[in-house]
Order: sequence, then structure tokens, then C-alpha cells
Amino acid sequence: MQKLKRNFYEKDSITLARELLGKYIIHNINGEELIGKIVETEAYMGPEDKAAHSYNNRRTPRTEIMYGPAGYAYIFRIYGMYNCMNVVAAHVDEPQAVLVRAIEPISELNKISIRRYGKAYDELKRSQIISLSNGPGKLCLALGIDMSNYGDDLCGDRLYIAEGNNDEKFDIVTSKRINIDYAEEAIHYPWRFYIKGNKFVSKPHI
DNA sequence: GTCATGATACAG
DNA sequence: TGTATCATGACC
Repeated sequence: MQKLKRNFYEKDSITLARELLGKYIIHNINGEELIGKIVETEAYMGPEDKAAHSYNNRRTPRTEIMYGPAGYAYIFRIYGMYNCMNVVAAHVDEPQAVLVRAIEPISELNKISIRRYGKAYDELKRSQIISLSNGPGKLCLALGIDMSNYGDDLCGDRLYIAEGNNDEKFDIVTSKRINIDYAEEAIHYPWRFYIKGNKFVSKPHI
């Protein structure tokens, strides 16, 4: 599978968010190669975007990675319990990122199932299969992504993104972003994207 | 639908 | 020292 090169990430986060749909996230951990297809993303445009952690050029240890070059993993902890994975976009000193909101499990389904539920994939109910990775916190649990992945080079060999199946065609749905009620005028920006009809999308009706 | 959970950031 | 958050699971 063809790993995406640095220049793929060197664009604004809105464009990158659309182009990441259908791509594969691969995480090599403890000899397991866990793979998921990206089916839902959100763009965070940085200093001018009130929903972004880097709004007004806020620069802290948490946001620091977004100020570097594109193609690195920005992982943050949310509500004290869950991790979310973002892809750093744009260029140095342009702190933009794409939040990966949902994936479809592709490979090592049994390993993914055991990470989420502690039992085999073929023992799961239908509702549990969908819930494996239909949200930003869930997909990190499913693929074993945590704060130790903060700053991982997505052009590297541990946590990276590759071309998916380019024969698969899909329609892209656009909507408002999820759970950013604090973001004033930015609440309404149409910067969430997902693959139409994919059952792993977190909120398919918005 | 409601609610508890808790690391991080920030205001004061 | 208090308050809010790019979420989820367990409840009703």
C-alpha cells in the first residue's frame, strides 16, 4: 500500500479533510498491524477559527505540534478520558489540523475487537460492530492510539496513512462540525465531511 | 433523553 | 482554586 508523502499534507485543512476520506490509517503496535479506513473528518483552520485549539495562535505544549510541518499526528486528551487523533495540515507557523472522527475497521478485526471489548470479533452484536470506531475517541481505542503517538511522523513507519482502494468511488457529505457550541460564528462553518452511506459515520443524519 | 467521568487549559 | 472542554458509556 502506497504511503502518502509529505506534500500530500501541505495544504489547507479543509482541502486535506476532504482528501483524507477513503485513506487508510495504519498503526503498528506490539507486532500488530491495525488498519482503518477514514470515513469522517473535520477541518480546524487555526488562528481565525474559534473552534480550533490553535485559535488566536494559542501555543501550549498541547498545541505545539500544529506549529511545525504538516504530516504529523496531533493527539489530544478530551474530557479527561479519551484521546482524539488529528493530522497536522498546511505549513510551519500555520497551525491547522484535521480531526479524524470515524474509521471503518479494515484489518486485524479480531485484534481491534479485543482492544475495544475484550472479546472476539465474531462474538460481537451488530450494534457493537458499528460502535467499534464510529467516533473520535472510539477509533483511538480501536487502533491503540494514545498520547505516546503525539508527534508521530505520518510519513514514518509506526503510525502512518496510505492510499486506500482507489477503485472505490463515494459521495462526500458536508455538514457543520460536532460539539463546538462554544465557537460562536464558527459553529455554522460547513467543515465536517463524511462518506455518504458509510455505517461507521458518527452522526449520519447531520 | 440525562448524567458521571477527568486531563488540560485558562481566568482570576 | 474554579470552570469549561473537538466524548463516551451507562443509565432512563
